[in-house]
Amino acid sequence: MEEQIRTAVSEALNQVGASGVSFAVERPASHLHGDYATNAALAVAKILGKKPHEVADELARFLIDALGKDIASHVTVAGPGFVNITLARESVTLAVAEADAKGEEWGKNTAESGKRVIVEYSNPNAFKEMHIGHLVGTVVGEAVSRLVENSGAKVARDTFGGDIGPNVAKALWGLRKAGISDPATANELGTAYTEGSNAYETSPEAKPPFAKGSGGAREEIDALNQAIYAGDDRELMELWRKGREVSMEEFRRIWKLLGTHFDFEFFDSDTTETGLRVVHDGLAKGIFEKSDGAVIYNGEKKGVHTMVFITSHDTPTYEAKDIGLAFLKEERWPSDKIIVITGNEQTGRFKTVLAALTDVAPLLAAKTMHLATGFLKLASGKMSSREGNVITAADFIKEVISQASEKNTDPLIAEQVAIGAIKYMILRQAPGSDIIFDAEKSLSLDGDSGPYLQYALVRAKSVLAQSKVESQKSQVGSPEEPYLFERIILHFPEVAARAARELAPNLLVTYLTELASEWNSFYAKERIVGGDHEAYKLMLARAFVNTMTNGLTLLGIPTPERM
RNA sequence: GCCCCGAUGGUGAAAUGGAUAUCACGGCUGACUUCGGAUCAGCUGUUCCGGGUUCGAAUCCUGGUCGGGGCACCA
Repeated sequence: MEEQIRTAVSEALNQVGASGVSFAVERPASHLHGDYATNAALAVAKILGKKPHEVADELARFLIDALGKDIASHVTVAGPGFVNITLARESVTLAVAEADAKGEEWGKNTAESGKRVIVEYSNPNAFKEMHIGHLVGTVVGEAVSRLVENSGAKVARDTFGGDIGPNVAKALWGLRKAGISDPATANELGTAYTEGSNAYETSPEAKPPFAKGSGGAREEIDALNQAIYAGDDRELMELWRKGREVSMEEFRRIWKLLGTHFDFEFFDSDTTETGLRVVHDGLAKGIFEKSDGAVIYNGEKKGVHTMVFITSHDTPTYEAKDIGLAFLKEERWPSDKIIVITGNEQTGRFKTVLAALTDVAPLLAAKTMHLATGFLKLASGKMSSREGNVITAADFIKEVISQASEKNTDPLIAEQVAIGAIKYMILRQAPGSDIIFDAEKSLSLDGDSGPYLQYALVRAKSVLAQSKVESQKSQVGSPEEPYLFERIILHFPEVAARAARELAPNLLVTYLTELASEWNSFYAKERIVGGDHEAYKLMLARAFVNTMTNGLTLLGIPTPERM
């Protein structure tokens, strides 16, 4: 529909002698202004040297002819020179009928058809627990992946976790200290990591002037770190391998709970070799520099931070591993676009890596884009973070499920509602800004929330089930004026396409919330089964169910059958 | 010190340079108890401050103020 109007406006612009000017076709701020609006007259008025209103009047006349009475019931000029288009009853009916008929296909578009896109997100580190920060990335990553798929692209999901480096050495040190050779739970690993980390902090500096004999935990851990890179100590490597698998099992459990999965699970250890090689090559070409024995990328000239890529001990930092990862991805799954989703605290670091990658492999860098997510902060309440105590993703989800259980005795539905509540709170706002998860309000499952959308859907489904029992189907035809929510439904494909294009799931969330609200308003005022225009209203209910189901599914929010 | 990001009702957020700045929570008032009340209707505003660009600025530029994050051998 939008496409049709865009074409018509474009032709109208040709008629007034201003072809090829960019303009917008959008949903007006208020539905009272119509179903579509264009600022084309404002955009070209200056070029033509005319007043916006004059141009708008001309455009409006052309549009009325081009679209015809069947599509646009009226075209008006308003405000500073907007051309507003109100769709005809038949046109709205046609669009809603399409929403009904297309089922699962309703809302798909072809903007990225034939493209291959690889999306990286979640990125938890082995030997550590997944915390609520990873939760945000995981939820956003899955939604973005689905949106891009909805635009016709073939998507691969990958996650990149640290399984090597000082943090791992700390965990292994802790395990050995506790005498654990066969770790079985993620909790054991977490405790071991905390032990190791504390021991590292409190132990004396590596080379204190008065150190005699006992090197302390710090030296032991540093030695372990080197040993893992070397990989010669068979017993150590066995413990490392086992620990990593325990971590991954736990991650997979949480990913499944959140409705996501990965086609590729990459590890630091997979990328060190390539990372080292590429950076060394780059050093020879003058892309990287030596400084105090380390290999650095000097970001000054590009206005990014200078960072170390290879330490003076010749071990790669995260930055070098990221370079290696870029090559690894390309080798394993060649793509047209690479999307990397991380917390916004990594934005600066990512800029340096991308700048370096641009010098090393320009084509690879050119198709890479970074999406930053915000922090998830918990508002006051029993789940607020205590001093130095990070909340794990698993505990958080468990707590929300337990609260959802108060209203839902069925554990499966409690889980669907809880996951919906969490995802909604994360996705409702633009990625990048911090998220306040208020334990009190959000979990009350009320108002502006995932469960509100789920509930609207459940009630609509219930109406349809009811209609099968006692439908009279005596009333035919449709009311003269379309209901407001009908006019919202027809914008669904455009919203989904834009959300994918801008990597902004929040646009879809806002849209669905508005749709649910209008549906509830309709539901409260109008009788469907046994009311006027019953057959038409049932068709509307099916169109609503399809739109809400497909919309929630695109966000990765579960759609319960009952609540 | 340098760099990046942000600032919108009491609270949390929306808004491609466009129209009377949208939505929810909380609070207050009311409806209805049905095709599922996890519902609906109504009320509740100096877009941080100053200057600029523009027919038009929450949005762009500029100077402040406040907050968050990042700044080489950690990830």
